[in-house]
Amino acid sequence: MPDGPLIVQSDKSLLLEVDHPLAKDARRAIAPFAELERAPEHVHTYRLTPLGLWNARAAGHDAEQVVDALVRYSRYPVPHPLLVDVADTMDRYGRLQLVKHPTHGLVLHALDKPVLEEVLRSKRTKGMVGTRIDDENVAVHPSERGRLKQALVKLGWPAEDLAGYVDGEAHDISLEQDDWHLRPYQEEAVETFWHGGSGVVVLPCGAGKTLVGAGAMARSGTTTLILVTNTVAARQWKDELVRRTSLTEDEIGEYSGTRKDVRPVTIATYQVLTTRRKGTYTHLELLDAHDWGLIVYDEVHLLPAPIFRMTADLQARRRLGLTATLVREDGREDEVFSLIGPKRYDAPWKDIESQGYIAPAECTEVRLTLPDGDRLAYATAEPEERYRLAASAPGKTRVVRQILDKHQGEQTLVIGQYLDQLGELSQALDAPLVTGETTVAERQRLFDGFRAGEIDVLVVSKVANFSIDLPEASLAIQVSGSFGSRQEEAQRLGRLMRPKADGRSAHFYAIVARDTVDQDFAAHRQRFLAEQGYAYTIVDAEDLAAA
DNA sequence: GATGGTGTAA
DNA sequence: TAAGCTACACCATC
Repeated sequence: MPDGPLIVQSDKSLLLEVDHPLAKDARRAIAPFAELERAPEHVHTYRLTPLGLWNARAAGHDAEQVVDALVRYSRYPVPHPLLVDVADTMDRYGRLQLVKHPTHGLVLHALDKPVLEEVLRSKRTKGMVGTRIDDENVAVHPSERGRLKQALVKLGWPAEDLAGYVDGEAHDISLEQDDWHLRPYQEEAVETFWHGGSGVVVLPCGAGKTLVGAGAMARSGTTTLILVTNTVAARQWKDELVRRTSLTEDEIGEYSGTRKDVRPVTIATYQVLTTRRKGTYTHLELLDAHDWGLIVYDEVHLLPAPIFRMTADLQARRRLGLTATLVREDGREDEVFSLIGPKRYDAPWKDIESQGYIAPAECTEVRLTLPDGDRLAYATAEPEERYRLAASAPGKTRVVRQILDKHQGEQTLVIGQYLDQLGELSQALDAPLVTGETTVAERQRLFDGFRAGEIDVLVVSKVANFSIDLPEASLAIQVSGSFGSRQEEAQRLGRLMRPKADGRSAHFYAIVARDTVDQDFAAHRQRFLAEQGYAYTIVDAEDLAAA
């Protein structure tokens, strides 16, 4: 395509011209395998990585489709070596397989003998394999199944795990779909996961990931261990399961700091599993308390490191990871890939939006030029003071007021990172403030007031990241955010996306101080959403006042 | 056995 | 990069 939107470069970066009429189509075509790296105004940079290509491969895309997408939207002839490289990389996935052998148990099976020779000679696989059966097969000790997969990913030869799973203890679970039904994409996610065996389902906030979990549990019909990040999430899982499935309260246990109930379906926090005394994990017995047939990892992008280690030993059990943003700021995506499994299902946010399940959202970055005094203070500040200084620039208060004026009557969350800043905003706007110090009862009272429409504006700190019990809102103004967390930004936007009765859009504003690190971090935070097709309109604070 | 406060880890 | 929040263990109190 001579005037296509995409420029494919031999260093494996893809440049997408955002304003091109075919940019949306191109984005959709490359999304399954390319990762967005930078997303400034006009040209977005994507990158081809082995992991991205392998995920695509595991999801059933073949090299031909990838090559076709690149060639179709590329403005210039695609460098031939790159196409060859894409095909080669994708072809590396699955040349080794983990399979069940009738006599030798778990076996690493090669579709390509030299590859087997190569990986067996590597130091990384030492001690993980046993008897050499023949030139295509080598026995693997079951306890090394996870670590071997990790090693093989690192060696660039990811194995396809076809060895199956223990059945687990049967336990009847069915969805009670009398006055509701799984949405088509949820059904599809459950089926794709089930046939894939283990892996990750990626769905936007508010798209009903819990029901995908419930669907998988019903499909499995076994005892299930659900791991969650916090107690609020644990309670929500329990409520949802009681409401939507045949499970009763008695069949669902909570295993946390305060309660240690193990039931056929047990919901545990990651933390309780990772707590140690004198260097040894104290609650590992939970993993053997039942013959779990399914393990669900909620918010799998937040999986703490020790859970990876434990999960390496759980490879014989089916594993379902759920997340809205399969990006980790610590770069451990490859461990999610090898230990939980590849990405099995991924519905782009915009697709779910176009089906009406989440509200459309308009994102705006408002750039505020600091007054000379503040600029000087910023310029002379110590490096570690700079972000805080820029992020909590006093001028932001005025901008917040202007945005509120523009959107009168919207239920609004003002979200920020620094308690001092939030305190001042709360005073200036005469709006209640909710932080970690706010008692649970007081939070409840304020959220109820907000939900009832008695309170229009709530100023909230990072509590909003954790207690997901937040009420509906249609406007959010972010005055500061933590450094470059993409996942936080996505979550904050996700808060607003419950569909509105009248089909209105949600509005998300990020106020940043121009020419400071605040602006740089904001750009990084926006990346994931840009990848999902959310374009930030950049507005000058002065123009906002005029508009 | 429940509740509340303190210190620590991630 | 730092600040903020949560969950846990432990202990004290009722």
